[in-house]
Amino acid sequence: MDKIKVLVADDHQVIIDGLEAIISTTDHLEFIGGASNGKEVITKVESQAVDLVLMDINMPEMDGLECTAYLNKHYPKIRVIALSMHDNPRLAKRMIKNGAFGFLLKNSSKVNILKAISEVMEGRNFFDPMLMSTFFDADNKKSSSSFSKKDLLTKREIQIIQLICQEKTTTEIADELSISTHTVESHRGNIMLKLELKNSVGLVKWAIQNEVIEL
Amino acid sequence: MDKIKVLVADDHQVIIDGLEAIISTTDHLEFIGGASNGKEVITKVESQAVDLVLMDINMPEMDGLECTAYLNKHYPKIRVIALSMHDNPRLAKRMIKNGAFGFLLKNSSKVNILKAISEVMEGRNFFDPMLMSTFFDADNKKSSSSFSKKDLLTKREIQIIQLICQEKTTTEIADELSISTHTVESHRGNIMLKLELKNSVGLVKWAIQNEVIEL
DNA sequence: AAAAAACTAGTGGTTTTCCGCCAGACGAAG
DNA sequence: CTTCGTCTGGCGGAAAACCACTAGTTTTTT
Repeated sequence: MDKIKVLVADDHQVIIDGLEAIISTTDHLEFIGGASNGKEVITKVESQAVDLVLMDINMPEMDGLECTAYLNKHYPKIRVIALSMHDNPRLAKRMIKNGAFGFLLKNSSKVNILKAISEVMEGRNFFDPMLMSTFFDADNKKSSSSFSKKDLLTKREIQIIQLICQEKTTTEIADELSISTHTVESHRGNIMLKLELKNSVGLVKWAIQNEVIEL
Repeated sequence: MDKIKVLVADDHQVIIDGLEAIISTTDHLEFIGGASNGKEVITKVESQAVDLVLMDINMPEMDGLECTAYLNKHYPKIRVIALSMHDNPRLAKRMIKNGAFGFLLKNSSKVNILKAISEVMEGRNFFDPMLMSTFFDADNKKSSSSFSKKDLLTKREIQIIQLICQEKTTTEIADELSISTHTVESHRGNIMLKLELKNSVGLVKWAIQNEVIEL
């Protein structure tokens, strides 16, 4: 079995150096270069064989999201592991969606990094354990601790929100619930008031964030 | 360091037996009994010291969710790892919310189970790798289908969408971009046409799904 | 250089949302 | 029994969104 050819993309040279140290000192891995943004990554994979890219998300020129999507489309054999400073689950999801196979935090341990590489090269996913914790914690705090504005709403109001989020107009909603359009507007008004929202755009975003509707 | 006292709760004796085998043959672990439902778990923890419960979610009498919540309240020192047949993220979330520190699938490997126990006993979370995969996979397939309507849009249109999604009105957007409100409306119209949307509510949802905006 | 696409701006009109205010009916909780 | 919250219904008006159609300018592509 050949060595796994690894490319590191990050706009901070320190990170590249650090990962190079880890990769170079591991038998079955080969460090084949660094890139400071997405465009460079693409230039490099065009000129030489690459098996795996450790990809930072925040980069100038072309960011990790865009670059991963590009690689996934044009070089589907190249595996990507996302690197990030922040344990942001949403960002992780987006990277995965764009074709990344794993997600590592930058302060992750050497063993974790090597584990991630081997898992991903065998076609499995790998996610930083730290990420998984925050993944669950994330919506814990909203729902369990402190209070949510969701509690201020009545069942009927929640129902109205759901219908609004189905792109229905006041008339359609009134029809569906067999109530007057005035009533629906009245509810809508109270909702806006309680949630301190400006318009229905804000309402949709709130509804998604508070899991009143699913995307 | 004392052995970790483990209680297994599951309404299938086979599972209990299997886990007993794993626990008993591991040095630092001690199997102290099985329970076939939540009530039994509570009876057992009242009569003897328990460090950790491997808790099935689906049980008669009192299920894993309820029991975990109870333990978390009355015996906060007892760590709980949820056991489940199904890799259902929603269920996992609820268990975590109720106080479980980890989540294992029943077909998980011995190493995973032992890893989970040690991680959890050291105060960290542990989630079955399989679960994490399905967690992310969930909304994967939709977007991977090659072409997206996003390609139909121009940069300016994307920009307008982002501003709309920031709950800005046409006037505000026109102001910010130093163009006429008519132009903004014109763009908005084209967007609606291209994306076949009914109103801005649909636009926000589309924007989130297609990652034009972040929540 | 010509063609195509994108951005710009306008007119004119309809529909929908948003806002404030009011008020009766009903059930649950004090 | 009275109060509170919820659901209901209504009025009038302002603001914003939506729709269709036209058309000049700029940028990009061919």
